[in-house]
Amino acid sequence: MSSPRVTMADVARRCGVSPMTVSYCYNRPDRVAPETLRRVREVAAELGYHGPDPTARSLRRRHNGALGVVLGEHLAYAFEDPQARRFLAGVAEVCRERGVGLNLIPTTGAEQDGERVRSAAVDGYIVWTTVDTDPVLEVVTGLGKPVAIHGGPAVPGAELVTIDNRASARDLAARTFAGARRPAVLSLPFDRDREPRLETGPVAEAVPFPVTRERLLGVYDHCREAGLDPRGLPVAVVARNDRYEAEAMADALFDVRADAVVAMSDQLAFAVLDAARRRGLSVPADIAVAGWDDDPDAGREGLTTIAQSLFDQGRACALIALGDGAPRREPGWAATVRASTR
Amino acid sequence: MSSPRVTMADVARRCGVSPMTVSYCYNRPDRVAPETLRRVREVAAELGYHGPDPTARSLRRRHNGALGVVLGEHLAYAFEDPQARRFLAGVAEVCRERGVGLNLIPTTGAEQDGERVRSAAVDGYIVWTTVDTDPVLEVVTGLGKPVAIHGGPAVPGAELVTIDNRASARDLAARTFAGARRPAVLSLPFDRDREPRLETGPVAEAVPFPVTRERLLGVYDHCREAGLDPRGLPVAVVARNDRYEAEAMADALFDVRADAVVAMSDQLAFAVLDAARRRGLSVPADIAVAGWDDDPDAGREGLTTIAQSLFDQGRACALIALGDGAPRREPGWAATVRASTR
DNA sequence: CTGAAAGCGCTTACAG
DNA sequence: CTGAAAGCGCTTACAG
Repeated sequence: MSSPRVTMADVARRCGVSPMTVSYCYNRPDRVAPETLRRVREVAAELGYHGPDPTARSLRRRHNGALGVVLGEHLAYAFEDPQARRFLAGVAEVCRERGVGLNLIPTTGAEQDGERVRSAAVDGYIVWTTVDTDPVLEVVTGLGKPVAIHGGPAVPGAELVTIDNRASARDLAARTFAGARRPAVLSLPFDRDREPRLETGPVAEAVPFPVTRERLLGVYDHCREAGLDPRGLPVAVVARNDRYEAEAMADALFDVRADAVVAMSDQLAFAVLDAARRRGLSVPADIAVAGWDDDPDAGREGLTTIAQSLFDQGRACALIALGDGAPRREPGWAATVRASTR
Repeated sequence: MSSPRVTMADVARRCGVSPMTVSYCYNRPDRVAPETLRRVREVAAELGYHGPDPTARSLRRRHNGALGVVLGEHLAYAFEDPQARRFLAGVAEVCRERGVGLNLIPTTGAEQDGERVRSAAVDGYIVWTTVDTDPVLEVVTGLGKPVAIHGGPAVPGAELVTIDNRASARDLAARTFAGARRPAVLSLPFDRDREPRLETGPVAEAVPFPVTRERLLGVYDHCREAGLDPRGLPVAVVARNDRYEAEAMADALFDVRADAVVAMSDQLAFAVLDAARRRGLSVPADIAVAGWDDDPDAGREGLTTIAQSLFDQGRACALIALGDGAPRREPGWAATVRASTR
């Protein structure tokens, strides 16, 4: 299977030309005499030379033609999450357009995360889903390569791509809590521990996942404006953004008699709808619910939700990580109002 | 953001040691005097040196510490498909264990596919979902690097990882078609065109996607044994392995009065169940149906299915692509019989 | 249209 | 415990 490596020099020697002429045959075929080109290609095929070694080329050219996506979770999780998939699809589209590779770098808070990030042969990084204190952030921003961070946190040396989660949460809470007596939140994980639990008015500022934190802050903003004390707000926290896994925490909210739930994603909102269905409750009369992302299923389920394009945000992150210096503006969001809120 | 690059030589000079001593500090810290190690680290931090350049290291060591996954479809599709996700999760697990990177290389039959595969800085390849005639197969097997192909085709220079799709299809058809008067197949795509259509007894040997072909052959095997003429068998072909997109083709089978459907994946089987539900038909009395993969939802839906572990197959492919020479045996499958067949 | 030369940044087996 | 030297395979601006 692995034959002795054939190099450009071998081809050159056999052709009686210099290595650089062979190099030109691959990189600037237009600058080479047609006959030379033909001979070189012929000899290359004969010798089993498959073109310039990508690593040597990268070293010489000082760029890798690849982009690294740092995933703040197990790869399997990233693939399970519908929004992560949309985001990654957007990244991949840009990679295709620009002919660059896509390197996945899952991290889990382990010791070697930094080393794995550092030693990836990439020209720029995208960071998806991380916590404020992630040591990987310092590593990735210290490499002298462009970095895009999705969702947060904002750190020096990286460009942030995110909607205004706080403002969208405030908007959504206003719609969802209208006419409710017992509002509640079904929250994405607070931190990497991913411990499912039911809290009451947790301190939002202390939540390490930026997206979760901002959305919680936005909900609290609304509460204060509406004269509700956030300190009494039931907040159920799930371990994962998964419709079925979230059922237990949705149940927990029904157990405390919630009649309006801001869920931090459509998946979590679906879990609330599922739980309501099982209990024979009607939506939104008995329970109002809303989510984020306007998932394809949200239409089918009649779910009110904050629409945003994770795909476009993936594209934006990829362009940043590729060093595209175009001026950018904050991604937009809009409430899509359906039948799940009053 | 991008400071002038600091090299190992810079650190060495500033420390008054040779570059190789600095190299040893990163690669064999145990062989360096503690005081030297401390100084080198101090100076490195001071200068903003972040450790050996990965590309230069790869060139010198002659391996990349990364593995390429060639996807025979758009990246977004790969992420949408539950089985692709399981497979990739298995690949990723091995990558984590071995500390190697994971390179995604989507291909779509375009001209530049070969070049993109060839120029990936990886030590081995995994090929997921391709057709017999894919030119990428020749490229990837000619590189002198280990190659694992999932599903098929079997080609020289690559190791094949797949269940015996034909045998499993024969088994499943026997279970599903028992007692039926109008058996039918809901098929995965035949080729990259991914044209949805309804055929009657198509020539199985001519189907370019190996998995589809083998499963169709297996169904035909059963038909012949049961005295059914495969040439009369309705075979609806979907464009994508997607539950909702497949509804139209599921409907097409109901329109030709099918009362037993071998669906080539659980997703497609779910589409049949959905269609039956919409028509108020009962399963399996009015329509028997079965699929492949034993998706987590298959239990919920009471679906008879061929169970196989795509996760383990992902692991196996990764080990092959990493050059692990352990002897391998064909992955196993087993029919999980539930209420959807008679 | 083609070549001589320098160098991308590192690692390794060996000697001391 | 540390260093001199060779070399991984290629590309580039320049000269001819």
